[in-house]
Amino acid sequence: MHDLDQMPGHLIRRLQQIAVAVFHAEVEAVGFDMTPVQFAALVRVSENPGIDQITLAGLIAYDRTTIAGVVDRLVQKGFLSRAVSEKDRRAKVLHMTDTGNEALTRLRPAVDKAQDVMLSGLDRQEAEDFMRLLHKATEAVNGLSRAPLRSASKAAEKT
Amino acid sequence: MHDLDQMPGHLIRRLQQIAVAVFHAEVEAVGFDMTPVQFAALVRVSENPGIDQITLAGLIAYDRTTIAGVVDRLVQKGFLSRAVSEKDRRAKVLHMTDTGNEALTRLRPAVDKAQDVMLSGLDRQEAEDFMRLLHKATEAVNGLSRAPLRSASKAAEKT
DNA sequence: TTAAAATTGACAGCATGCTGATTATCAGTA
DNA sequence: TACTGATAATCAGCATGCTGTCAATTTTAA
Repeated sequence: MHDLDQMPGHLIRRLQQIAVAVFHAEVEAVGFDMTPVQFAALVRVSENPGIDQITLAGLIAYDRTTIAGVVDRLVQKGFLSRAVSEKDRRAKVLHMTDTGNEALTRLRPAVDKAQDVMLSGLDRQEAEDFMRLLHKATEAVNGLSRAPLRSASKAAEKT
Repeated sequence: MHDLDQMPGHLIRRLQQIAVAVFHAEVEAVGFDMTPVQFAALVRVSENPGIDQITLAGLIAYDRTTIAGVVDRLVQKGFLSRAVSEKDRRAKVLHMTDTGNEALTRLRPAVDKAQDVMLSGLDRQEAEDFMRLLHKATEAVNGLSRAPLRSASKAAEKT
């Protein structure tokens, strides 16, 4: 199996590359400048107000050294607020701002559309199969990266 | 569809992240320090001796501003040689070195193994289906990124 | 209670990928 | 031939992601 085009890793990289481009295009069309990673972080914070950075990273499988920069940019855009936790002075807790909630509302349709575009080459049944296999493949090897996906378990809700 | 875990873009990013980690692990196990992108470039140069950087970029869907750095590192490792083309003084043509060919031979088994690990959560039939859908989905949206895949057409064979 | 271990966050440094600009060269045409 | 446009490569700058290290703080254990 020495044909590059038949290697899963090569095809996955390519699809990810296209997915990011599609995301940017759709999001820009509604007047925002946001990356897929920033969007995912925003969604998770809105679902878990008061979450700390490490727990957030686990929820989306980001490396802990990556999450800081992502949050930085969201704070700078005025979408998130960041404050030292009262319960653990090492931790910083995150909350949505009004601007952030507004942005999320306006972004969702664009992001949904981007998902459709990514899979536009597949019919309904194929897309469903593909998603199922993606899920299954990903779960089986979740622990193999430095930043595994972690369940929310103790996702916060306080300042 | 507002569940992040059901969004193709999110799952694709995750699988790509894992795929890279698996690749690194397998390649390191045989004593090399090489990225998936560097490996793909090496394979394509070995298949197309004397290729220029732009054509190489098209064969693997890299952005033209990314390929330079990738080639730089392969040249520095002694795996590739780079020289100004005699036919077009703008272009730089690439050739494998003996070291590069040796490395490729030793890397292939590790890379093959990495592909298996990536899809270890799927059985034979599922893996086959997944690859078919990956191919189909990718081809349909190939043109949507700045760096689309381009066929070899005029891949070179001279200095 | 004090020492060791774990945790949170940050930093430097490297490697993709992208946007946008610039330089050098080549090709086609007026 | 001289001008125009296209092309190959590079560069600056930004945003993921990673490795590895460090400081501050909390938790656990001796």
